[in-house]
Amino acid sequence: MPTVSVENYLKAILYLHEEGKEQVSTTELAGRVQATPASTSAMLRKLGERAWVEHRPYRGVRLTEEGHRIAMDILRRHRLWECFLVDHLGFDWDEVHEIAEELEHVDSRDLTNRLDAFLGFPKLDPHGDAIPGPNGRFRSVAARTLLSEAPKGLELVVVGVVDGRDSFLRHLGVLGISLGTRMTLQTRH
Amino acid sequence: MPTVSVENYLKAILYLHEEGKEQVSTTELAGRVQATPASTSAMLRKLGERAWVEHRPYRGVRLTEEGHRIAMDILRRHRLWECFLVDHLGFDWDEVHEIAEELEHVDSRDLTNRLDAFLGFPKLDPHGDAIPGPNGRFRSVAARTLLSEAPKGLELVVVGVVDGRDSFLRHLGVLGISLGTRMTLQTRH
DNA sequence: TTTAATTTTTAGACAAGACTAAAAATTGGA
DNA sequence: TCCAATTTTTAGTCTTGTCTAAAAATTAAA
Repeated sequence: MPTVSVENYLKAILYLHEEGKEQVSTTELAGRVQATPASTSAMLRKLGERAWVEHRPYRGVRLTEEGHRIAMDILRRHRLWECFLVDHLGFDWDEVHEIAEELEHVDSRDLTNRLDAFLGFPKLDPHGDAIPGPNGRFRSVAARTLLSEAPKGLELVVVGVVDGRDSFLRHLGVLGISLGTRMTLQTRH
Repeated sequence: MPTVSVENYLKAILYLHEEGKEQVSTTELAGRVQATPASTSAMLRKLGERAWVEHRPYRGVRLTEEGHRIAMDILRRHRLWECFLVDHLGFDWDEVHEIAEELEHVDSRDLTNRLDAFLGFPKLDPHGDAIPGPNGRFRSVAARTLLSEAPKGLELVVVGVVDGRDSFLRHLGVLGISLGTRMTLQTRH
């Protein structure tokens, strides 16, 4: 059973991965969990011993498969609770983060799944971020959207372009994007 | 802000008070919180320093007004969550205690009050125990019930008797019970 | 009322998780 | 390449809450 503190570190590493960082530096992680690099370094050693992260000293850290599974479950709980707080308790979407930070640590598989069902198996939380399913992976949404309006976190499949000019298609070609390409939106600039 | 551990001690002392113990012994409290008497003794010193309990070494402990207020709030959160789990997530009433033990420590006045409203300001939890209101006192129920069927914890007022024989009335007299007597049901034998 | 049993507290250790200060490793610029 | 700046880790300490073992206080019994 991971402690609350351990869960917070795993979650923070997941967030950084999702922002595109393959390897997470000690200092950056420390910033996210509001701890000193020294404390973070000690924690990373422990997380490595439990095989939740792969930590090469001075090189950076990344989640193992098991660590990723745990972190996705925390994210799932966090976002489900946010849905509950907004949809049923009438909170505004910008008020719920802190409370969900606490609720997410209540550890009961049964509770999480029942809450999911109660909410109608939502795909997105009130901020528009994707909610992981019980298998630890994001659920696909079968809707068709512009990339500029797509939710972060979900796997997307390119099914067409709006701007069909040659110069734009060549640009996409350079980026390695064509029909059928799968991608996930990490951040919006 | 009390820690989770502190909250558990305060709640345990409250339960023991409600079972009729004015003064709670270290050993009995230790049994409730699943700790050794030594650990409990150390905790009581701390709770005393923060003025949440009145502890006379070797004599026993009782909640101060402030400690009682905090403990009632934990009880309120616990029982409201139990209502939610049973009424909305479909748990059975005998499955919810452990999960509520975790949820009760999520500390947000706003959350608690909104949950209360969402549930329709319930007076009793799924076990039939009274739920404290936002003021830290039990809500009165205006219903008329037999003492043998009354919920535990609520303040009751004697408004009549079923068995009107002299011998029974004399028996009540000996117990100091008459019309208008206020009482609270602690335990049922 | 004096001793024996019980209860409670103290003493000393430990684990988790945080901190500061200092040492070690890495990186970048000249 | 070599030195300076940056990053990371190590060393040592602190707090919270727990434990066991032992000492002290209380209660009960003879």
